[in-house]
Amino acid sequence: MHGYGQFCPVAKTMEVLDERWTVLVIRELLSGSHHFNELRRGVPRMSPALLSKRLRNLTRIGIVMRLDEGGRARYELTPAGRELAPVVMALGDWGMRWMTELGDEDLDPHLLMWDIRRNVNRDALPDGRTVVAFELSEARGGRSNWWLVATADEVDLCDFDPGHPAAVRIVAPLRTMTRVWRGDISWSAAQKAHGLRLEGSTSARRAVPSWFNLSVFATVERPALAAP
Amino acid sequence: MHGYGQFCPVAKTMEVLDERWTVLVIRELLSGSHHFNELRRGVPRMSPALLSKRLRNLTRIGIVMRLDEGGRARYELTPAGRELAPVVMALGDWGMRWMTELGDEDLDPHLLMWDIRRNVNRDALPDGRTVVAFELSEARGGRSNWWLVATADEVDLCDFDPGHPAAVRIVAPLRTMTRVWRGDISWSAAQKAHGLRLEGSTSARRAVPSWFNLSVFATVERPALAAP
DNA sequence: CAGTATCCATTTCGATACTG
DNA sequence: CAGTATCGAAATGGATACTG
Repeated sequence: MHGYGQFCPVAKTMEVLDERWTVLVIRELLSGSHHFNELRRGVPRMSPALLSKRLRNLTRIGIVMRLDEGGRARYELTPAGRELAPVVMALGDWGMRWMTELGDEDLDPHLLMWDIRRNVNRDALPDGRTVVAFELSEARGGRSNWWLVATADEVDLCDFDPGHPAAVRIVAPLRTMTRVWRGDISWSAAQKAHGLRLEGSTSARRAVPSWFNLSVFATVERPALAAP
Repeated sequence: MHGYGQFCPVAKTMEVLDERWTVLVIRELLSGSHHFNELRRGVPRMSPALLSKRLRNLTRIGIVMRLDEGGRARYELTPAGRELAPVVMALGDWGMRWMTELGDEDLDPHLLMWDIRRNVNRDALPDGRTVVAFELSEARGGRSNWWLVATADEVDLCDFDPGHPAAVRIVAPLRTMTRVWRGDISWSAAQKAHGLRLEGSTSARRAVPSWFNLSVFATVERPALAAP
């Protein structure tokens, strides 16, 4: 039995949303992912079997539609699913205010880069192709390199050097880059006090903050700190 | 491992809220329940061991405070906990719009009466003591009787005849009474088409709808029905 | 009143490998 | 690309009884 046995609409909603991963899958769909392997990138720790099961369940409930796009599966939110946006926003707003401590296990360079990639502000980029290189270092000593290759048409994320010279190179602890993306600290604070370094021409370095839109939750107001 | 391994605030929030029953406990606290057995009445299908565990967990996380009120335990939401109200409201709003089908197992007369009791509109009641009797019949043939005894000071819910004569007697299928409470149907529609009957003086019968505030979600707009 | 204690059935999930 | 298949470990939580 998975129901709560209550007529309360909060309970009825939670019967659907309290299953592990479900809300994150919906978040991914709201963020514009539509294909199975695209969704997987947003929930990398979820097994494909479980993702498949959740998608089937959400489809049955009427939150997701599975479309056949010329032999390719495409997942879309139904109107009911799209109306979960305020729920997801409320959850995120609360999390920004009250779940501020990130453990090392919450930091994930691939997930971060995937988010950043989705939010490159193409209008602010120079014409032609722009490459931005990232070097992210983890607490455990790991280090990973990424390249965003932005053209007028699209933005590609690579984990290998694409060959073209980078306009800017961003070197930072993974935690710092994550906090910038979340809006916990500004680009300039990150440079002054959190080990972020920009390498490139002065004009390009200056333009970097405008090239990236931060997380939709970056502007959430944080609670006032308690008086000491 | 129960975390999602993501820095996303939605994920961080769901790490807390996706545990079974947790949101319903928070809903009860938001509704004004503060003591263990009071909370239990709002989540009757939850075992006391589990409620205890959830309360401890919520306390550890900083959503709930456990106060010692002269030897009696009292649970209060912290500021972070109170700020979950928008989340709970968003969940309920969505549920009213999209989770409209209630199974027989979602109907619970005790839970319903407990909700109704909490929302008696004392200002609208006649002076002195007012007794309202309910007779709720279930699909399975069960039937239960309840009495609300309202005075200036308090409202008591009894499952036995308190002796004083009832100003009004409300006889209805449990499903109908539940739907009225949820705002799915009006008092008058319930009488015309869903088997609800009011017994008592004309003036009292007419006054009944003003005596009860309905669920906070009763006014949520329902989605337009799809064209046939 | 406010919980604990115990115990086990069930579920759930993660890991891994595999397929049309 | 878009999933299924399989399997075992872990945890979850429901039922029931008990306690200071």
